[in-house]
Amino acid sequence: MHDLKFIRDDPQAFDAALKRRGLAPLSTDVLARDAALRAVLVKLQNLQARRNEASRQIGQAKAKKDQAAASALIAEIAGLKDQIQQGEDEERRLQSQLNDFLATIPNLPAADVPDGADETANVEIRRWGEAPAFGFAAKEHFELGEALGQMDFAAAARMSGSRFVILKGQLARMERAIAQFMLDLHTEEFGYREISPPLLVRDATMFGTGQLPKFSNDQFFAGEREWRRKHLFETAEEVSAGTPVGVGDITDLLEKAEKTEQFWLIPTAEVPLTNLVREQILNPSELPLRFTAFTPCFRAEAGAAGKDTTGMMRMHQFAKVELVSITAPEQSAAEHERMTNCAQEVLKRLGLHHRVVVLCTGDIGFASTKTYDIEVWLPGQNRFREISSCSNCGEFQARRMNARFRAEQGKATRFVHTLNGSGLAVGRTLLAVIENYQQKDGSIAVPGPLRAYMRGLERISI
RNA sequence: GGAUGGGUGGCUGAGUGGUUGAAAGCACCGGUCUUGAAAACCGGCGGAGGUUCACGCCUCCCGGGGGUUCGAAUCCCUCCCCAUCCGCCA
Repeated sequence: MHDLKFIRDDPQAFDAALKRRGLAPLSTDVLARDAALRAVLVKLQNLQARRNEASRQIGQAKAKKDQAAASALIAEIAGLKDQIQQGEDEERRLQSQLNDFLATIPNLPAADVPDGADETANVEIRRWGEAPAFGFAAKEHFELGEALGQMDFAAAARMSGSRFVILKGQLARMERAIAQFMLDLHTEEFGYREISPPLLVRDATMFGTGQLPKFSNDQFFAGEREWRRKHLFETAEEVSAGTPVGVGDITDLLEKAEKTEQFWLIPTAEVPLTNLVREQILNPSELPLRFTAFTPCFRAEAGAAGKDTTGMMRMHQFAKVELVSITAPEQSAAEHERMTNCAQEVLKRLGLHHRVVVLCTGDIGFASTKTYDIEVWLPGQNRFREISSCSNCGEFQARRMNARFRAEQGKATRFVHTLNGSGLAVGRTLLAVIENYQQKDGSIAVPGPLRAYMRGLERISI
């Protein structure tokens, strides 16, 4: 959510930043709505002031038993009532329209983000390690996993459809080991606090981090609503065959069902972790706050038809260890670098060749001011693929969540800055380990750091 | 699923129609006192917005929305949220 004052003060800067994202200028539209709202406000407030004053005088007149004066004032106010009502309606309408409009405008890119239209303009800023050299043709992870009998897409499709996978035996264990390894690293060496959060959240929570209102199609939805609606229709059919009930009764039931509890499935633990500070006023001494969580993530992958259709690159459900930092504004840029290094350290310890890329203005996410992607080398695909994305959201999410801190006692509150990053995507890390540690015979060597989490197992084989 | 009780400023918590934006306490800021600190005492201290060169003035905010009224934190309707008890349950 944007600061209206900023747009008012410097509409050119606002439009210029939007343009870097490839968007048309919006300040004229925003400011026109703002001006219309304020015009109504001034008119309304004058009417309200007069009404309030007259009401006070009525109270005084009645106290003095001056009935004539009171009646005259009441008559005057009667004429204002309609105008005030109209003004209030108009204000509400304009205000909510303005808010809705602002809620769909993405964050502005930081000054040091490279310009560009799409991912081809992203800039590699560092690279670590080397691609492994095999004396044989490298296979892709799903070929290896299926041959081992430990990765089953067919069975997953039978029960859940496409974009699901079932891991079995040692691969299932390795997924768990990877998550454990990451959590221990981030909590014990980097000072992140482990959190076990809800996976189902409310609308307001999803709005806070920016998934709503614009990206509801990318999300999964859970609730009693659909089930209950169906159930009620069936009940209605049964009832209509037998004992009659009033049509209104069914309507009432359906209306009630519409309002039953409903939740969104989190697309990333960024949502609950960042919302830990929603509606809070933090003490500056507790900043920065650093949270990590290992959770499943759920994504509809709408609009990804045809992309990464084979293998476990792009699933409806995947595991991820997430990192979130809450900082004072002055700290966020440095924290962003630190967070990216924390994520990168996982790959270093696992000995996985990778590079860090800064996303261009056309490729950064809705809430982000600046994003680093970490891309891991996949020998089977012979290319780098994203395994982590670390973003500094500035105060964009904090405004939506109303997350503040009091910089100095007795002074006004300020919005915190929020950052999030994958530390890392567990499914893709597993995939990367499989491809990078594959052996000629189709077995998988277990990287050193993971062995402790797998009871010393050194190799995964049939 | 059933039954109650609640949602008031940074926190606790009064307040059932007329200078109540809101008592009191805590916290915080300034001052007095003190060698210093603490204690005590005195004073200050919510947010959002509009308007003004400025001092200031005005409006809105007691979970959200709507309504009654000249006037609502206070009455009515509705929605949301929280807590407790019972039932069910990993």
